[in-house]
Amino acid sequence: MSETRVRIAPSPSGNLHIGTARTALFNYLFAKKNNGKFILRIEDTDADRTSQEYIDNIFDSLKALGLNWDEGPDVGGPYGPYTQSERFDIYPKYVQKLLDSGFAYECFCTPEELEAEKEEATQAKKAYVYSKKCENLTNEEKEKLRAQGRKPAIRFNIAKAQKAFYPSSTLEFDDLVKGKLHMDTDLLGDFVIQKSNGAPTYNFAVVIDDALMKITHVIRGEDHISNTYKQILIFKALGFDVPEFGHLGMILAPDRSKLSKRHGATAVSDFVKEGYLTEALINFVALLGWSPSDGEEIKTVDQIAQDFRINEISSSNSIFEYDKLKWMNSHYIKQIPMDKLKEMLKPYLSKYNLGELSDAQYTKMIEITREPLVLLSDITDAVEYFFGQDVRIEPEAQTETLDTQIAQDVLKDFVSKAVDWDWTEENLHSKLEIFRGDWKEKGVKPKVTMWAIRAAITGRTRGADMIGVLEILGKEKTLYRAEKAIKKAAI
RNA sequence: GCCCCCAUCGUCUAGAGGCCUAGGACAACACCCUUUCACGGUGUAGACAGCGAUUCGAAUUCGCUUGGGGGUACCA
Repeated sequence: MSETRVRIAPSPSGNLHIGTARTALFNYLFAKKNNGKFILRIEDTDADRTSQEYIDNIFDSLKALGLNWDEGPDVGGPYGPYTQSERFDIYPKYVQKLLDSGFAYECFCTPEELEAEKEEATQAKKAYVYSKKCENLTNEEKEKLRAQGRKPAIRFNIAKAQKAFYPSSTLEFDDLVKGKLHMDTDLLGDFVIQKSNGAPTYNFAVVIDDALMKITHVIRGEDHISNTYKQILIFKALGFDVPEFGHLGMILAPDRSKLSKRHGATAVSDFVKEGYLTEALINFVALLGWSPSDGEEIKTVDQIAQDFRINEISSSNSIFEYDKLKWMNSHYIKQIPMDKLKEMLKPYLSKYNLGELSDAQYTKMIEITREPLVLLSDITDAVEYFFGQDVRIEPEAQTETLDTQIAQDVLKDFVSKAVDWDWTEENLHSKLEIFRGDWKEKGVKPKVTMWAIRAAITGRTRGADMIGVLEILGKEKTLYRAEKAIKKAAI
């Protein structure tokens, strides 16, 4: 059996989309599972929409997700080049072959003429299919058109290819994920394989590249199903082996429309910027359409590869629900070792003067604030009150807590007692316990006692472990903030 | 319009004729734990789109309807 070879072929007209990442993942998994090769090809035939920035983004994102390719533009390989724009000189040869064998013909129709044909079809409520009026142009007619300065596009002759290889006009293939798929190729229309400017169209270039790169399995989104029929016919007409195809359901936004920027991040790099971990992203996206046989959803790519069977992928679309991604992200954040997390969080702390804290204090701060993090970026807000002499008091903390008589009584008592406390974790722990106990005897719940202190010191009624907070802030700053809260109270 | 694909809790899914009074995960809700929030733990609620057919028996097979998605380019 020949080696399994799959590919991901993104078009660099934007940053790597999360949907493309999922397609890449399934290709990668398929390759891993079958001991094959995973190939990266950049499809940049449309020069206008392409940019180096996007190409770099695609490389970086794929790498960050752990989807390393065996052959590609940067690492090379036996069937390069792996960038389509560098392959332009190899396509004309195959176009000529098709022309010679009669599977393709020159088309001199102008955009206006084609537009008119389409208009007519729309009026008649019929499906538009190219009229084939250039199919049987004589040499004289062609010369005449050429003399007028018209440059022909090359069209593929669907009917001819269909007849040559299949008994009826129905083309059927066995899809790796969807099973039998079929289509009446009469409805396809003779499509352009080479533009009048000489550039190959997508459907043509893909076939040549996949054939020459010896791709054995084409796994891609189901938006390509109708292209598949066209491509199979080209493979056949050129005498190439037809690869196997597998079409994945699409990823939809929560409102069932296409996942776009207005729904939030869509590019892998955007997710990363927002504080998502690539481990969470790839794990989450794997669960869209695929499910583990042991029910354990948290898995690395390698673990998934062991368990992966392409025919078990769901053939329906799935909705990208951020909730579960977030849960998964928080799960992965919890697993990060302290030393590593301390560094990972720093980019999100640039607005603060980290110099205010010793390394021990910084470590302590992360230790007590990391638990509720869903996104790495959540640290920015979570840690605000550790910096500066004064603290921003949330309006609700002021009105609901600090402006109550109980809170003021508690705070006054706290200030008077804390002045004499020894400011160590152990001591603070026991002193506060006694403090809460005293107030409990006066009928004040421990929760309320702590709220008063927390609100004064952190400006909030929720947050990290209070003893840790006091320890990091130090006695001086703590008392300063507490006294200030007493003065500021509106009662 | 025409063609194609899809259809189990709100979401991701398990389920390949009897194991299903349909299982899990996220989200929701309740309770417990607790110095707050959170984490964690324990529970509760929640689905086979509809209609026909096949069968002793259907979430599982077939047909129709409905709904959703995709395609219909000298874009990829």
